[in-house]
Amino acid sequence: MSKCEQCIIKQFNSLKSLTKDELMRISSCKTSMNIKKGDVIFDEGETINGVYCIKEGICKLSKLSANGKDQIVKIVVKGDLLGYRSMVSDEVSNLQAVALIDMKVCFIPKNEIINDLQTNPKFSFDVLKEMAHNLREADDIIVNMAQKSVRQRLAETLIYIHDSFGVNPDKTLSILLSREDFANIVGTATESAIRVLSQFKKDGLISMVGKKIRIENLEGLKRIE
Amino acid sequence: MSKCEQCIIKQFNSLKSLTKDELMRISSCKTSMNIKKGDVIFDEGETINGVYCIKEGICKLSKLSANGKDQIVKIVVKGDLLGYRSMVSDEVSNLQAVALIDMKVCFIPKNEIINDLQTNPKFSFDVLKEMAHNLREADDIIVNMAQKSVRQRLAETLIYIHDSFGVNPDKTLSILLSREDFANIVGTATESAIRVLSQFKKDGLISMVGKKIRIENLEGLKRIE
DNA sequence: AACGAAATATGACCAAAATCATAATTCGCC
DNA sequence: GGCGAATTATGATTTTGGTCATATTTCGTT
Repeated sequence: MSKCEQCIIKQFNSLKSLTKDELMRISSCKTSMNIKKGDVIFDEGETINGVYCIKEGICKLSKLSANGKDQIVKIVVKGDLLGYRSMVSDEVSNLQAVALIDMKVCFIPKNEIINDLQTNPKFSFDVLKEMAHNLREADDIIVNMAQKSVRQRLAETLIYIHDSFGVNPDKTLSILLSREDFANIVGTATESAIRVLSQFKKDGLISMVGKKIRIENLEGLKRIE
Repeated sequence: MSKCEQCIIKQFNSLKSLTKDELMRISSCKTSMNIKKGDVIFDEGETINGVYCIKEGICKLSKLSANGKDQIVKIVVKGDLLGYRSMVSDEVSNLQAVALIDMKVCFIPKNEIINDLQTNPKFSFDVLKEMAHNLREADDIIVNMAQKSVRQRLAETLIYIHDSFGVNPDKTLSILLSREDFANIVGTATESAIRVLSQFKKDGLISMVGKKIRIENLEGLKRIE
């Protein structure tokens, strides 16, 4: 079992603001777990009794809508904290988390960390900052959903993934998503997402390397109206 | 100038978690202001150097989209705190706030309150809870925008206003919005909002008392597919 | 290698909503 | 009370995107 106080992953999230003592205590009660691609980490309606620190891998946060479709509201990657809202709220989760690739995560029980949240102002301020940032992102998504076309939303999704999560050595997007995932991010039918991506390919904006997508013309994607 | 420590409005927001001493200090540096209907409280891109506590009135938070339309992301009412994200983030505002009716607000400078956020864990935990709640709401809005029809979103908006902000003695919705505001909440063209509301009226789901809307058949609105 | 299931692709058609145009109504203001 | 501007209303038309049907391809499993 690795030690939190020596783990470099925490540099990417609010846990960096914990003291060495706090980290050692957390380290002693955390659970490391491996999660397979496709596994449900937690489900809508479930009580989440702690926070997941993502050491490796990527997962999607989605919400089932009345018509039976999943809407992906966020992609969470290595370094991020998952389920941190459960620390503050006693409500059950409104989201489902599913691994997009194999993951390694550490689970920190709520009981252990909630105390730190209430006694370490630096830590709680950091969490506050993180939430404020997420709220701002959510505002942007709402506006995009409401006012932009499927083409635009899909182009922006590609750009977002490119800019936020980077590319592989062959320049393909580091995050591999199915057409259905793309559809569930932009909030459209799977067929529509397929059609738009095909068009982007025809237009030379993107290319496919196996199942992976490579952006060929970033500026062109940005100009999509 | 009224005193924060005696003000009952704070019961409705996180300020209730401040100590009497903290409240007295804040009271001495706050500014009371009257805001007229239609006034811009703050604009997108502005630095907000504090928090507004709403004593009276209602305002909308919106974001301008690329196509020139405003998207309303939240309605903020008496008792709420406005601009509290500025306490945690040094970024400029991503939203515009415009009064929907005349308002009375107290402005608390960021400098004065940020210290309390970092030293009073009860207060910061309260703010965290508030943000977590707002994030959950934002998730719901994203899913609605992505997956529901204009008819459904408009019906749900009416229900939301009814349930969250209440009704006048004559049973009309306490919040009076223009057709354009409705359009900007559900993310549609003004004409579409007008059409759908007209249809709701024809179907006996709502009625108009002057410019005010009265819900005649709440269950019917809930059944809109 | 062969099979079946899942993912991707494409066409045809339809429904929802945007856009454009034009009235009708309301409201502030002189 | 009347004028002009803003708001609300409604019709005609077009565009976007959803749905349904059906291939085609990919991939894991035996």
